[in-house]
Amino acid sequence: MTVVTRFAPSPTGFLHIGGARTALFNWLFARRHGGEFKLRIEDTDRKRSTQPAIDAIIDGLKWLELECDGEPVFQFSRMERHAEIAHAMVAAGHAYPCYATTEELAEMRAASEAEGKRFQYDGRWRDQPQSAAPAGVRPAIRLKAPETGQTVIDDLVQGRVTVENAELDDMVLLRADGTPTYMLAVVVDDHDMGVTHVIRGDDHLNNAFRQAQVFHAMGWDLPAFAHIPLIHGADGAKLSKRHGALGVDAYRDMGFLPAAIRNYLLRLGWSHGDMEFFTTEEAIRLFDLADVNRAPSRFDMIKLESVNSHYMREADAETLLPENFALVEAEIGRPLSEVERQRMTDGLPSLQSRAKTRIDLKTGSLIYVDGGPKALAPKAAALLQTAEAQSALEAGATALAAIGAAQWDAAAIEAALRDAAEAEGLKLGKLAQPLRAALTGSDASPSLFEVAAILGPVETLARIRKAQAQQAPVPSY
RNA sequence: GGCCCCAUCGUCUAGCGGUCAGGACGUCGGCCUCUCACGCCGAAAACACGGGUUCGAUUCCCGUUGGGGUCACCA
Repeated sequence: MTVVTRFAPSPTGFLHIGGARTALFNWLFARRHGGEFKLRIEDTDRKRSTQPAIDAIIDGLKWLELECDGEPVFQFSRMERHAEIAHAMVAAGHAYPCYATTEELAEMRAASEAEGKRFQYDGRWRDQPQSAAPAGVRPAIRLKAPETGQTVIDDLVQGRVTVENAELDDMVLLRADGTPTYMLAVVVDDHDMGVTHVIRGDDHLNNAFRQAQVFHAMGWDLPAFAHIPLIHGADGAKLSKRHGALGVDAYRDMGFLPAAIRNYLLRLGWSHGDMEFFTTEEAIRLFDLADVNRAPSRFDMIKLESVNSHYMREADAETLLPENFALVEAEIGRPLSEVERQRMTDGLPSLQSRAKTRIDLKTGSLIYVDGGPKALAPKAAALLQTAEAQSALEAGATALAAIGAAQWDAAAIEAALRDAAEAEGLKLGKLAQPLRAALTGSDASPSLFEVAAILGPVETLARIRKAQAQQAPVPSY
């Protein structure tokens, strides 16, 4: 039997981080077993389902590189099939029409609340003959659930979970308007799609019992269930927007890499010994539901950043550069010249090891734009404001100007600057920091020698002269 | 509140009866060093509590406490 998993979000919002992890686990499990990973859009709630949400889910999965097998199934389009099953269940005596009015239901709810118990339908139409049906009222169809005994789920993550059938009431399968409820639709779709493993958030664990009853009533094979713990916010409460339960598009915009997000999500609630980093191949080979933790875990943005910076360092130029050019161009509001692109390409290794995110990389790349960063960072401005700094700039400029254009490289620049520092009786840092401020507009950057080498003699000298012109020395006392 | 689930450093976790309770992120020192990162070295930091079972419990059982989930003609 081939493994079939599915990711079944309702399109009422973006693809958030928890959903992304659920999708990842489903995808990994399917790939691990050479099976299929399907997407089902649960859009039966017409009021809340939107096309933008559907797009966000599909785009999000695509960005995360979790490709689905086959076309997505839209649950709403299968409404007739769901209704057909509901009626078959009535015919088989596993379900029955219920004519209880909204008012009666409200009374039942009030009554159970008064007793301090949860709401349970009292089954008043369960054994009524057809003749008792009031004229002109369309009934809802309810499951004739077992009243005694227990329903058991052997969950792949949670273990054996048992609930007394007396705890479960006769739930609605088909609404009075003929539309299916989620409980019915899920079961019918999972069965029809051949889903073998239902891997989802454990907020659905309670639903699994009710769904199992429908499977049993229909005589269908029960899929295996794996209810994975939810992701919580830093404060331990259910993850909300406030905590970073943003759409995956937001993480993309913050400059995170899909591989990093996948790796972070994989290690949230799952582990394989002490391993922290997994290639996609390793993740597929090693993923096992038995290693999924049963406790909820907290979302930690700092750790995500750390994982991302690891992937930033590992990434090759091909995955980093094109998008980086686009980000820089958006920042400066014009296309990059070939020279500028070449500088950023040459400077990439040093830049990427300093970047936690693509945004950091973009910001760092600005030193290679003609003229350098627009504004001088406060600390850099301070570095330039002393008379010593001005003489250091002058000494540096003189030393650099003496290097022939043909000999202009990092090694020659380093040698010239070290010599100049020695001649001036300065520690290299005293000479380098003002120069760094002049060249990069910052007190922190990749190697000064490398930056100057990449910038070339003309741009390098121009930036130093500009810094000299702009910074009137402040007298020191 | 009923039902269900969960419980190791601040966080993510390893552990599957006998360990100096390991790793990662973060934090704090230090090294490297033209700055910042990287890298390296080191430090502080956890078995929620109470009963059992056992020669021996972080590990098995029960309870307490705490946390979470769920209780619709929403999904």
